[in-house]
Amino acid sequence: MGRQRPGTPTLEEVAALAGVGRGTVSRVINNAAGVRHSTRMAVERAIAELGYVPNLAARSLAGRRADAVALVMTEPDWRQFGEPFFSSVVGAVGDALTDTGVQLLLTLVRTDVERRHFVEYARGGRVDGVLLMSVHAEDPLPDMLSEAGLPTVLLGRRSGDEAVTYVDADNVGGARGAVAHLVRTGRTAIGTVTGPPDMYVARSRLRGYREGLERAGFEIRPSWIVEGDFTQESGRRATAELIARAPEVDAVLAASDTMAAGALEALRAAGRRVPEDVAVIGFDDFPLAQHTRPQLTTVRQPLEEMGRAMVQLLFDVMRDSSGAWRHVILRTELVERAST
Amino acid sequence: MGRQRPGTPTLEEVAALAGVGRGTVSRVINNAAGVRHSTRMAVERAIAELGYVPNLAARSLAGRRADAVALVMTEPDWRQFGEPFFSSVVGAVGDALTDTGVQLLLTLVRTDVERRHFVEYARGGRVDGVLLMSVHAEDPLPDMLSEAGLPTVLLGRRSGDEAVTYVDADNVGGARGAVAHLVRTGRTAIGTVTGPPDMYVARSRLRGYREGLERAGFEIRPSWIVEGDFTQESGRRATAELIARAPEVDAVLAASDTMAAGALEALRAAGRRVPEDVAVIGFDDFPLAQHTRPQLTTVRQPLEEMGRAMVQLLFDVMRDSSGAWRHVILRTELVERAST
DNA sequence: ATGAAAGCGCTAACAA
DNA sequence: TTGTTAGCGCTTTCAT
Repeated sequence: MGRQRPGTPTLEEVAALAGVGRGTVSRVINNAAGVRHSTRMAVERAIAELGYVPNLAARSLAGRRADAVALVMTEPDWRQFGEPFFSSVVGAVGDALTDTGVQLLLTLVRTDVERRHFVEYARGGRVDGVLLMSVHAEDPLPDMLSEAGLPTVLLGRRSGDEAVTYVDADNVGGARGAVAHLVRTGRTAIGTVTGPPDMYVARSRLRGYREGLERAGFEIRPSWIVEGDFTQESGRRATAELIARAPEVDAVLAASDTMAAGALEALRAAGRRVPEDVAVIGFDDFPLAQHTRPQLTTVRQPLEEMGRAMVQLLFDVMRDSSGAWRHVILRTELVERAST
Repeated sequence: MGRQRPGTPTLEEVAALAGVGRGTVSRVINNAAGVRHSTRMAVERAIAELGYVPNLAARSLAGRRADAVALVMTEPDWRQFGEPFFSSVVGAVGDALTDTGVQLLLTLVRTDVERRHFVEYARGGRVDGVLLMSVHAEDPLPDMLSEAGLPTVLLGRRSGDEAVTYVDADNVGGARGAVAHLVRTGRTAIGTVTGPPDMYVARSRLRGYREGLERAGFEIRPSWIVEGDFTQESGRRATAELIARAPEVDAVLAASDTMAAGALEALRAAGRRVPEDVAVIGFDDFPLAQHTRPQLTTVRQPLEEMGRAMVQLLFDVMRDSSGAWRHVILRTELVERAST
């Protein structure tokens, strides 16, 4: 495999050329205080002349830090790379890191082999911490990293009592707010099509739906709740069943914007008009939908802030190392469009 | 910043526990030959007992290798690239790397600051080589890396005499084949809407268009060539101008699938039917379009193979180090659909 | 087949 | 303010 080209100047050669000790050169390249200006200039001249670049392996070994963090994408996620959900988070993480001198590394973890490789890489000290995007409940990676003592931050929790540090959106509040908005605009028969019950995010949104109804003094009718799995097709099917069961429904809260798109299909196929007959609200997990379905009212997640928060938390965890878990729940925002 | 947690067992401790020398442990973890089976077992037991994981910084420092390669995305790409383009290449690169023990690191390079950071990272020896996705002609990154002596492979060349190693698709041949196909299916007045002339890929496709006509014994009419810039809007505008100038045109070769989509709009707006009146062919740089525009005939680039080829070339360059530039041009394939 | 020893290039603690 | 020194944990000869 490729070795680092030889003949690369070392700190020692810089020191020799500048006529100073190695420690001084180290101070200069690390912007440490306590170096006379003239000395610093001399060292910098030598660095420029030699084209010196610090050997990061040596720095890591001596300094016990990598100055890099990994953002891991697991299989289901990374296909979405082109989507704004992804790029918003990645971009925000990149922005938050740009001034810190910490390199952001995105890595793909699709198989068990890759999972093992990555854990070795991380445990081997090549990164100081790990950010995980939308991990699935069964994914052992968070626990592997956690057990290895690596600072780790999840985007989205996997369960209610997640034993790691995470950033999440207030899905309960978002759903509650959506229901409140529907009530406020005169809807009285609000149904919902949900995500898979084994996913916390889906349960949270369903809970928000219930709480929203309760707060409005409405009764919760089991027949107005139909289960889906976050896909468009399931949204279509569930909504079709919902209006077959309960034709009186005049609003549908979908557990994702993808399902909301399916709901629109089902409603139109059934001859209902949106929003005149039935209002529809989704969640913009994947804001790409805003391009293809700009008319969809959604509960918006503040992805940029979530990215920033992840970096902040990661740094806190790295610094603290007491092992305490931190959680940040960010507020969502209702973006109203033509579907309500 | 976060330091590597202390108390991590070292190779030395493994050696002590196993009752062997450090060299032997090193041989075992590197699968080197020349270790008695019983010894190997003893060492492996000690490794398991201690939960030993090699320190990669130390390994890099001593071994002068990183066992990692970077795949760089520059700003204009990573936001706009539809997912299959991206994920095909990334997936193929990941697949090609998975058995090699080389870690794939995706990095974002959006600004000059990030460019500099990344070059320091790479020059610092944290990666053995760099893969660049669709770099723009003005991007100084390839030359920076090249000058630094880092093995580098580009996806898509920036000019005809690209002085780096790259993998590209046969755009000339693809366009030529598309014209041949149109001729074969009875089209006699074939126009084209092109990409920006300062992009090599656009010029290549235009050249293929000309060559295709020449081979078919057709005349090249300048008025049948209208310039665009790869966007859908430019495809619409250029096509509108094309059929205004030359109503007799019965086929349009678009320089990208995005432009082809614009061409479809323009043709329909002008009351032409596709493909009865006018045939349309694009290039699927962004196969996402296959989802939104499944009816579009395209010149398909073999993205998976291109990803694999990039890895192969990178390894060749790393191994060789004579500095010779290698080029691989992959064949394209015409995928016929309802637009021709 | 295996152990011992010499670095790899840097940081950080300690002297001066 | 600056030089010196002792490692950081591993790979890789070189002996044995």
